[in-house]
Amino acid sequence: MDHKVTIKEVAELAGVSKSTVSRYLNRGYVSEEKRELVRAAIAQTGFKSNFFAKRLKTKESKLIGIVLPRMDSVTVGKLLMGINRVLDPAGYQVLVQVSQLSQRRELEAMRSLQQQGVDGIIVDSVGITDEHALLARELTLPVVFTGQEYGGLTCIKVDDYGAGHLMGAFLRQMGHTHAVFAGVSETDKAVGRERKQGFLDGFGVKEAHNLTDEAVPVPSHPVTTPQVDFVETGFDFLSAYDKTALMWAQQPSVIVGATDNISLGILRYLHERGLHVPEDVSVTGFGGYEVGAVVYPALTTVAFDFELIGMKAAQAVLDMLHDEAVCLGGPEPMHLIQRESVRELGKPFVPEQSTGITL
Amino acid sequence: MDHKVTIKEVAELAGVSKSTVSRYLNRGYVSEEKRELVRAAIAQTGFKSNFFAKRLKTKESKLIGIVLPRMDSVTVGKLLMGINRVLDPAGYQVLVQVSQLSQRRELEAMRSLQQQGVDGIIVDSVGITDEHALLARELTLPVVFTGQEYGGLTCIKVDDYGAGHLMGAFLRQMGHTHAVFAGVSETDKAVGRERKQGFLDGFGVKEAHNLTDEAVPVPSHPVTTPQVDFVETGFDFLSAYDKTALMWAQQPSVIVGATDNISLGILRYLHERGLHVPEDVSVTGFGGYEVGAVVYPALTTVAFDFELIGMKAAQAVLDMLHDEAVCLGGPEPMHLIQRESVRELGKPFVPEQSTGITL
DNA sequence: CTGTTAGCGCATTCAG
DNA sequence: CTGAATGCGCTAACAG
Repeated sequence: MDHKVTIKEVAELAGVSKSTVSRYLNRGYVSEEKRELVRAAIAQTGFKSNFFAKRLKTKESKLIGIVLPRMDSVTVGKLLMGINRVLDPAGYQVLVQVSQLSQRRELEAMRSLQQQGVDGIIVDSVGITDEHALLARELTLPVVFTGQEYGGLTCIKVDDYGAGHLMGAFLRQMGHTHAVFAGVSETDKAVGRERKQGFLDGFGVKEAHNLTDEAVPVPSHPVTTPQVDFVETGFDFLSAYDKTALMWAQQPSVIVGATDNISLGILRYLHERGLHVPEDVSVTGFGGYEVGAVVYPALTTVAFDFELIGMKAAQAVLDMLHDEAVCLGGPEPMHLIQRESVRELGKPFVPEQSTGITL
Repeated sequence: MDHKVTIKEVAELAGVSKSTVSRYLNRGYVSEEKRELVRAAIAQTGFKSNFFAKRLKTKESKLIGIVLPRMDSVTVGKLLMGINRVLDPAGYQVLVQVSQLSQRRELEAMRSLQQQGVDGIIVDSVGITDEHALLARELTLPVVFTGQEYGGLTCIKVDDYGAGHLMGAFLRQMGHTHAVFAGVSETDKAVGRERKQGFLDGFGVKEAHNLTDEAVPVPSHPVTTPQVDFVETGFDFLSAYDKTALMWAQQPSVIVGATDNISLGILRYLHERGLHVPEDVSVTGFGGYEVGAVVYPALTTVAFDFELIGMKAAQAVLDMLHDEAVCLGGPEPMHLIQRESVRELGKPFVPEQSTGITL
């Protein structure tokens, strides 16, 4: 009955040899008439070529391994979407492994993937170490990193520094001089350091004042030269929420969350305290998550196009596979979305008429 | 120089036969001394068994195909998370295909996956048709569906009817008698029909009044017997937002969004109109997305544990693979989260003190 | 316990 | 253009 039809049976049924069928399956060299016979036999038997036998011969798996820090995140989803978008038309499948935000597991996943016979690997890393670099070379496979950067490796990621800079410059232009940057640990090079440093530079400030939970003298007079205070939080909105009191105590004119999630936690805290955004204080984020458009006030943010990043990363592996030069550059996957959470200083505040949803 | 070491070379280096090495790799039957020799040889050569050759022999791919409607969704992410959580320890890998919410592509994906040699398939379907059922049988592979249900197939999904019922009964208990149900198209059996029907039954109402954009007579006197009006929206918050005027025109005491996203769109609209939730009207959702906890008011919702669903679905394929009975049942992946967006009627309204974030 | 012997299903020389 | 022959790297009987 469903006895797994092979190329041999198709050949017999068509009255040709196995090789002819094989040729039919790949690029031609089959006469018109035989071609027709084979097609009929295949249609009749419902033959599907055996994936593993084929791979065993050709040494090509048409499989690309992907290492992801987690799955329940929209940004990761968009990334995967983009990856699929270029891999699928190219006839490649995706083998997914989750590192659970662990650098060690990233390494394990890469090894495991290689053993599964993938043709290339894309790693959305939480932090690239020397070990990563070593392994990437050891694997003798195209490996593309994203999320983080590391010298000498192929890395496709958003421009965290540029994003920070963009936001910093924008806020200065809006008349802000005193910001609190709610960032994450510096162990995260991309978000914790580059994004923050970009912001500082864009805001025109040499360095940030680190704030801890200990009592910090609140400035008794308005800040004149640009100033940025730094408060460290986690990536989740709960930890941001918990630190907002500290941020607010500095009386900044704007609070800059290093991610939209952080900003959402901050917004929630301020709302609970009866503080109004952006009248009492402005708030901005990074990421461009869709929910930023429906909360009130809608969040002003630097949006990243992770789908584009995914596409670029996938294209990069493909290029490496075909020994072509990887082309970095191309359209910038990042732009500022001005919504309602930032007030322009130095003008009387006019409450904007909410104008619907700005995605 | 990475000349792809095979089992044969390991054998030669260890001074044993290929089969001994093979046995070493699989279930034992190797003497202590030879075992040691083989291990040394493997360590020295850095041998990795060839995935495809192995699969070609054993007819087991240790691969499970997953068909997902989309990737950039947290619920889908959680599902995958759960799937991975049981598949990984069992030594299975995941091959992902995206259907882009198209039923036709779901079928294609299933076929493609089978051809890739997967051992089983999990389909997160947007709508199971007769064709799905046929194909599932044709494949002669364990196939588990989720997201939707269909008689005669193995389906693991949340109890949409039960969730609706839970919410309906809860709202009645809170004194509500006039609800607007903001649901999706009935072509979605699970969310569009079951969830809605559950709600109607829980609310104690025979059927809903369908509302269209045409002028609808607004009730001139308070509703006494329980009543539910129905407004159809899409799954995105923008379409929900656009329909909220219509909903509000009915003067319900509560608006029930069929998903949290829908509710978020509604919340935004109401806020823009200066309407207060839950003073002026209550709002609820379904899903339990994390953002529901940070918006204000925080959203009362029926939360689904999609990770658990994923785990159950994966366990089901595994069970089918081992010819064991699939156990449905187990812990209920669903519960009501009471937050701030529902007012108890018949009591004077006391604005709740916001008590932080309730995840 | 171990080596020998056969393929798994396919792509690819190589003669014809 | 086509068929016969040869492995890809590994596992699974089968006799030792």
